[in-house]
Amino acid sequence: MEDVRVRFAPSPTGFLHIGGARTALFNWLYARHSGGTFVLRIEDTDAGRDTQEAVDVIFSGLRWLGLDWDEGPFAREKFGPYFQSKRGEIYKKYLAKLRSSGLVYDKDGAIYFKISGKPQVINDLIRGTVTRKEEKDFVIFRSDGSPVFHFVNVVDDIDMQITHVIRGEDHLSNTSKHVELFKAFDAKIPHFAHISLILKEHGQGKMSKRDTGALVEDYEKRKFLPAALRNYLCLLGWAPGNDTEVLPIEEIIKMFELKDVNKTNARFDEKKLAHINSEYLRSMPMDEFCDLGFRILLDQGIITQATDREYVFDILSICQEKVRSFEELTNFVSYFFSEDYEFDDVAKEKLAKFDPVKRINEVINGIMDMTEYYQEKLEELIVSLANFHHVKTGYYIHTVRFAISGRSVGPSFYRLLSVLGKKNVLSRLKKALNVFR
RNA sequence: GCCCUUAUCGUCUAGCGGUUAGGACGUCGGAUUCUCAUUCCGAAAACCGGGGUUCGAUUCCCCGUAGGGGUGCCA
Repeated sequence: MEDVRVRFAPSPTGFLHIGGARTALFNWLYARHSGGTFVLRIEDTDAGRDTQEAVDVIFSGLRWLGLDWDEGPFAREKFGPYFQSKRGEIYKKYLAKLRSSGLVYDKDGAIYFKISGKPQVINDLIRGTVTRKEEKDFVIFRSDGSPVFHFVNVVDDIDMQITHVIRGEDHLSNTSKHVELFKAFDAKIPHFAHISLILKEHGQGKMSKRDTGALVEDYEKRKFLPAALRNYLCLLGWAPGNDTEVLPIEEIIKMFELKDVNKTNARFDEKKLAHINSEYLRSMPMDEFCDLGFRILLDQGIITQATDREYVFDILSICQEKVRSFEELTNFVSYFFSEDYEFDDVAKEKLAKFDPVKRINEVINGIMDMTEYYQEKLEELIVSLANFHHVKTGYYIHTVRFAISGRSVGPSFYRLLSVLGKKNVLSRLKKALNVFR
């Protein structure tokens, strides 16, 4: 069996689109599944808009998603260079071949390829047999001398010995052009696999750069877990077939087959992504969660290098089971690091019936009398207060939570008190008394 | 317009001639919990329409319809 060689060949437009990321992912999955080679090639033939930053966006997006390439920039360079802008000599050589076969001609300064006029059969691993006939000759070199996508794409696939062309369905119609070129070069035609497109979540058409959430960098900025996004992307057009959805990439690699990829377009569903992301977050080892969380809080300026690391880790460790995304982490823990937290009016209203001033004073006295301050003792205190005054523990819990955090939701109550510390809790409780006056 | 292509709950999907059409997200109930989040039960929710083929079509074929893509000296 031939060695599988696939490639991701993005054009550096300044963005890594979510659809492009999925194309890269499916190439990568297939390469890893088959033990083949994943090549990264940069199609920067449109000199006007290609920049170094635009190329970097592609590299960083792929790296963030964990899609490592075996061949290409920063990797093995067996058939390099991997930037089309640097492959001019190769294209000239291939053009000469077509010239000598009499398959090209010049017109208006551009170079045209002569089509055969015959229908081309495309054997697509996902879509089956597709037949299409080209109607007119097409340009392969512009009048400014630069080569056109269809030409360089095919030349490079031949030159880099690509065996499987896995790309978006938007290229399906173009494929008849490409097959004509492969034949003109008397080259072996690779297997094709055209993946359906990702449609925008709301409205018509495929997702475009302008749509919110269309760019990989958006998810990185919003602190999604790359493994979660990757898992979600796998599920757009492919399914394990056993009713599991959240599963390690190694499992997906084992199961991934091109023939199982769906033919229908998929609509992006951020809610489902959020769900998968939260599952990854919850099942993450706690030290890893704390580590990542620490860095995010640092990034956001919520803490500084001077902040007690152990305190931060204590906070994060009691929040892991509650927080649904790193995006909301900052807001979720901000009051731990500031005495100036806001008091939520709605939450305050609801506490009125608990006689909050009385409850707070009782707890203050109770805590001041404590010789040892830790979770179990705190629980004993609250339970005994509740019993003594014949009210539910909730009277104290809700009131105190609000007093020390300004809100009605947060981590498990006794853990919260314990992490915040005796001194801090007491001063917050005293301050909160004013809120109810 | 022409060409290519697709069609199962709102969304992602399983199904590959005979099923009570399964799962997940979301939604709505209920239970558990100190709040929230989990977790656990439960509910509503789909085979685009019309013709064939067949004993029997969600499944195969044809025609519509709707969606997507292409139709550049963009990629």
